[in-house]
Formats: sequence, C-alpha cells, structure tokens
Amino acid sequence: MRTSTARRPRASSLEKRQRILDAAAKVLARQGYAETTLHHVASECGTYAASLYYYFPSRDDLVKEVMLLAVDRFGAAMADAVRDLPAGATAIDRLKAAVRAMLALSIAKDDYAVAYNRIFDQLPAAMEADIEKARAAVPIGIAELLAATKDAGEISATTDMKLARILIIGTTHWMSKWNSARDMRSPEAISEEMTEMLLRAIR
Amino acid sequence: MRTSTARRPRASSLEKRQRILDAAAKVLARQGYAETTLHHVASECGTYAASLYYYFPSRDDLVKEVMLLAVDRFGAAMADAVRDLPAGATAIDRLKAAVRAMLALSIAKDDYAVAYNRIFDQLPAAMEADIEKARAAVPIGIAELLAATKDAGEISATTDMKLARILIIGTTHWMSKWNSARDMRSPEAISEEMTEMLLRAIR
DNA sequence: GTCTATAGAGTGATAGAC
DNA sequence: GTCTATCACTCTATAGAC
Repeated sequence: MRTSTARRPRASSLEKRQRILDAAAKVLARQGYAETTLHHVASECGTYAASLYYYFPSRDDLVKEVMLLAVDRFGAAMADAVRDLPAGATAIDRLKAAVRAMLALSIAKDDYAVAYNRIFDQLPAAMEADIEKARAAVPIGIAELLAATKDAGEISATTDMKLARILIIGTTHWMSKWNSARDMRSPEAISEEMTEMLLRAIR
Repeated sequence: MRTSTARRPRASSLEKRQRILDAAAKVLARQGYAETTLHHVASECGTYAASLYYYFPSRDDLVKEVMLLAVDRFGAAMADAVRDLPAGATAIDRLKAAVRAMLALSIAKDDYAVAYNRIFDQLPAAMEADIEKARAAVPIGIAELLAATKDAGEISATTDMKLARILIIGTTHWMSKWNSARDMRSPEAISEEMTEMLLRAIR
C-alpha cells in the first residue's frame, strides 16, 4: 500500500521549469511567436496555463528565456567547434568551424535554434534589444571571426564585412526551413557543403 | 460657396482600395503580422477599421493580397531585369540580373517587398500555401534560372541546387533588415556587390 | 460609402480553494 | 504546487444610422 508520496518524489521544481522551457521552444519553433499561446505550451508539457505563472512571471519572460538559451546554444556550439580545432588552425579554419556548427544546429534539429531563427524578428522591440545584447556578448561570434580572418589576410581586403555577415546570418536563419527528412545526407554533410559555399562567397 | 461635392470627386473606389493596400504593406513591413491591427492600417490611410470591410472581406484577405502583390513585384522586377539584357546574355548573366533585381527591391525600399520578407513565415499555414503557389507560378524564378545556368554548364555540375536556392532566398529575406540610411552606397551598388558574392558561392 | 457602437471570441493574467 | 474560475483587455467582425 502506498502510504507516502515521498517514496517517489515529484520532478524537482527546476526540472519542471526546464520541461516548460523545452515545450515552449518546441511550440515556438513549430508555430511562431504570435500563434503560440500559454495553453499550447502547457498542453505540450502536460500542465495548465495558469501553472506556468508559478515558474515564470509572464509569457514574454518565458519566451525571452527560450531565446537567451538559444543564444547560449549557438555560442557554445561555435566555441566548442573552434576549441576542438588542431593547433595549427588558421583564422579561416576557425571561421569555417563556427559557421559549420551554427548551420548544423539550425537544420531543423534543435528546437531552441529553430525557434530562435524563426521568431527573432517577430518579437516586441524591447525583447529583441535584450536578446541582441546577449548575442553581442557571446565570446566567439561570427563578426569577430570574420574580422580576424580579414586581419590575417585570409580573405580579400575588399570584402564588405557587413554584407558577409548578412550573407551568413541570413542563410543560417533560412536554413532551419530545411526539411531534413527529405534528404539522405546527414546534417553535418549538409552544413559542410553550405559552409564551403559561404566561404567561397566571401573569399 | 461650395454647393456641390460633385465638383471635386472623391477618389474612386479602386484608388482607395489601392491606398489601403499600400498602407497595409507599410504597416506590415514596419510591425510584422501579429502586431498589425486593422486600426493601425486604417489610421495609416486616414479611415476607420470598420470601413476596411467595405473593400476586403477579412483581415487575412487584405494581408494575402499584399503578399500576392509582393510576389508580383518580385516577379516583374526579375522579368524586367532579364528582358533588358543585351542579346548575347548567357544563362549566368540572366541569373545575376534576376538576383540583383530581387536584392535591390529588398533593401528597405519597397514596402511590399519588405513586408513579404518579414512576415512570410508568420502567416497561417493555409495562407502560406496559397502564396507559395503564386510564387511557384512566377514565369521567371530563381529555381528555373539556376537550373538553366547549370544546364548550360556555367556553374559546376556538383553545386547543390537546393542549397543554392536557400542561400539566395535566405540572404534576400535577411537583406531587408539593411539600414540603407547608414550606408553611403546606392541600393544598386549594394545589391551588385551582394550578387557577386552569391554568384561566387555557387560557381 | 462612412462611422459609431457593440457583439463575439480569444488570450494573458490573477484569485483562491485545495 | 496544482487547478478552476474569472477578470480585463484586445481585436476581428457585424449591425445599423446616416
């Protein structure tokens, strides 16, 4: 007879919080910002809309945290990729590794990345500013790697850095529309090929 | 003394309809789909939200017509650019001209183009399908020009056409975030430079 | 054709029992 | 911590006077 509920403890508050964030990322990736209601998020993780307020002060706080976690994931993926390079890696090798990692996250694989790419320009201006701030604080970003590559003379001095960034970021955002189910190749192979194209463009 | 209002006739019904569409395009470009209310659109063209229903059956019908007009503009800009080429133009010249035209429209110049680029993936699935259908029916599209260029052997046979399209379309969409006020160059010069980069990528 | 008033349907957020 | 009930608000859409 089950006389105590302590035997099988409920998921801790932090675990449930994380489950809510995961559910929000999934729904946001699938439906976009406007079409995502608290009811959808709650259903996705088996709870009630009102319960979300125990974990987050408002809908936009929840969305914002999903976006900040996405920035973290992109940042970590790029940093890992660059760190894992062999010792003699050139500036362009580093740029390439970061771009490849960014693309791989975006190929409809990671809910946070796909949500980020999809809803970035659907958000209230104030939130967008906060997210942009977090993005700018990422230690290893595309802008810095691009600048380093140019300084090292590994891409043409005439390449416009602003255009190069738009090219890379725009492609990354659009890339999460890729339907990987309809393609035989691995996400890694696809991002590798796209990276080659992008690098050829800015060289 | 003004005894008759017939002297200075009101704008015709069709003209006002067009003014509403222009206002909707402007507001959609500025605020996105979710943040655009009928009240905003009505204010932008000096009328009332309820009056819009005299011209359009629903909010989404209005939005959809803006999007379809945007598709027309992109299609016309590309067709014009290709038609104006000298007689001996190669397949790659045609592709280049079309890409250049598409980019030029997107550099924060044309409300319809900017609205299209911004809200394309914020729309209800049914509307998105209708728009995609119209887009696919455009006589001169990027996919066809890409295929022709490949057939003519003017780009490598190993270039992945699906990736090339994502590269071009994604860059175009993101390009409308370009703040042209902060740049000395003309939209034509910028789109020319970006086109060179894109073509280098897929070559 | 225009404009006021309001119906009708959601949605974010809060109160409060349990 | 959970869940029901409900408030407050916004927005699309319609009714109807003019």
